[in-house]
Amino acid sequence: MVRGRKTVIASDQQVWLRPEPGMRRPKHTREMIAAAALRIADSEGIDAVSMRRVAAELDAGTMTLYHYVSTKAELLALLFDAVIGELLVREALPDDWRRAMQMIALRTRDSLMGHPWTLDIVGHTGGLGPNAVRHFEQSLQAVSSFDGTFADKINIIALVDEYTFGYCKRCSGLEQELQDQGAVDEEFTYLRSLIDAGDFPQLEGLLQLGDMATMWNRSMEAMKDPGRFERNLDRLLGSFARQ
Amino acid sequence: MVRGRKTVIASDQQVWLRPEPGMRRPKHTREMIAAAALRIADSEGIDAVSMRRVAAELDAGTMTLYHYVSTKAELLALLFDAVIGELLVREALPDDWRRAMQMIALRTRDSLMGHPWTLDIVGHTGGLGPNAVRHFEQSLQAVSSFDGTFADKINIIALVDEYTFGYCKRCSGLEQELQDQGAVDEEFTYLRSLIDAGDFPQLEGLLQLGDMATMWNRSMEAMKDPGRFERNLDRLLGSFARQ
DNA sequence: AAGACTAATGGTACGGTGTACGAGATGTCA
DNA sequence: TGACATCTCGTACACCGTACCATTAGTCTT
Repeated sequence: MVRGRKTVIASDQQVWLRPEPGMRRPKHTREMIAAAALRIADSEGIDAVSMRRVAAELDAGTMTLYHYVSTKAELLALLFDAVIGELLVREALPDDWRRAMQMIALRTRDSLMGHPWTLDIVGHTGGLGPNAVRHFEQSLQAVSSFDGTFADKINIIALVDEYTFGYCKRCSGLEQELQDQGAVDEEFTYLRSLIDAGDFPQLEGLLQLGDMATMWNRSMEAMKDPGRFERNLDRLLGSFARQ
Repeated sequence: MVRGRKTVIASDQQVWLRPEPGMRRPKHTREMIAAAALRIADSEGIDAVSMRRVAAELDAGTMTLYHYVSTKAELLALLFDAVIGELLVREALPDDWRRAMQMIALRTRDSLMGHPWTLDIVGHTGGLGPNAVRHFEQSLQAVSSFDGTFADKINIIALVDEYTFGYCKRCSGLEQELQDQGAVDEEFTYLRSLIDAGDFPQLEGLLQLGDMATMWNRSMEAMKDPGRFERNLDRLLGSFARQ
């Protein structure tokens, strides 16, 4: 492991800060490793991110990675924090807490949807990375103009994160599924068989208005409506302003 | 694979419906396999659910599973649908759509939190299982009394699912992290070092009011507040009633 | 310039994974 | 009793994370 450092997620902190007697300069850095993993995850999917594959990407031996990272989970933590770094708002936040939270949430959504595999590794990374702390700091700043207790502010921050995360997860799952038209067709015949067997009065009612494909498309259209996230978020935040 | 069935998630459908000439009665069923996997996931975690482990649980050879399930993803789909089966509301739904959706969401939260590993396999299961369709049917019934367009109803259903999912994911992640007090302590010193380095005015401001542990505990308390989910959900649904 | 020291590198190996293949056992029918 | 398709599952392969440890190669001292 990296000398003198705890196993803390600090992709942004330089290794080899102060050379000590007889110390050799490392060929790589944690940032380079995270960047390599990011490249692989984006182009080949998160399952392709293996220690061997990342090492190969860096022209290094597999075991070399273990001098920068104590375990694969730690590498994933670096990777995760790299994405979180992307969702930090660069511009100054508006004073109005609602607009500030909207800005953070939209940026979060865009970043997560840009790297949907992120939603699969969250929770397996253990602890907060520096960028996660920055995100929290930004959120605190955003709600600072909200007139409420500390607990209220924390609640708003958590709520926005939760909804954003849940939205992105469903959205990416949906996109992935709709890729394969064959699977969708199979789903149709399966739904048909379920409905025909009874016990689905609501779905059967929908089918009165059109065939399966129409019903499916209208539902999908409603779910994929690009303005949905922003509108719901606004409703959500509005419910705090009103009280 | 199971005779005559497409690779569809039908854990509830009996294999061996109508014996055909020369057909041998299988020793297991998809339900038994799903139940075995559920037992393992609950007691040993989702990572312990391997084809070998599940087969061993059933006193069967590993490869035997592949006559009931074409791939591990399909087994996970059965497992997932088994959990979704638990979150179906058994009682009659109230006529009031808000109370009906609350009931569904609360039950969903309780079931998901009872099997938190579910949140790790969602999206890797491909397609809707029968219980997912039932959940959708129930949700449709719940919002049937809502006075709005079809798209509005779909939106409410999706929104509740998204928020519930996001909430549970964060909640289970938090619980898992707080298990290890050593990790929390390490987090403290890490946060301290970040804040001391500057660029965290909001966090620094919080520290004016008490030490790191107090600040941490107050935040955690606010996030883990047991009534939070229900209150936020109510706010959310309320924002639709009001318009 | 030479040597010593030590971090950095990475080869090998082990126990795990999902699953392709195909041989064998077994229950059901004619 | 025999035919036969289904069900069972042992073997094998490629991949995974990573423990162990010999080798390499920078850096500082002399």
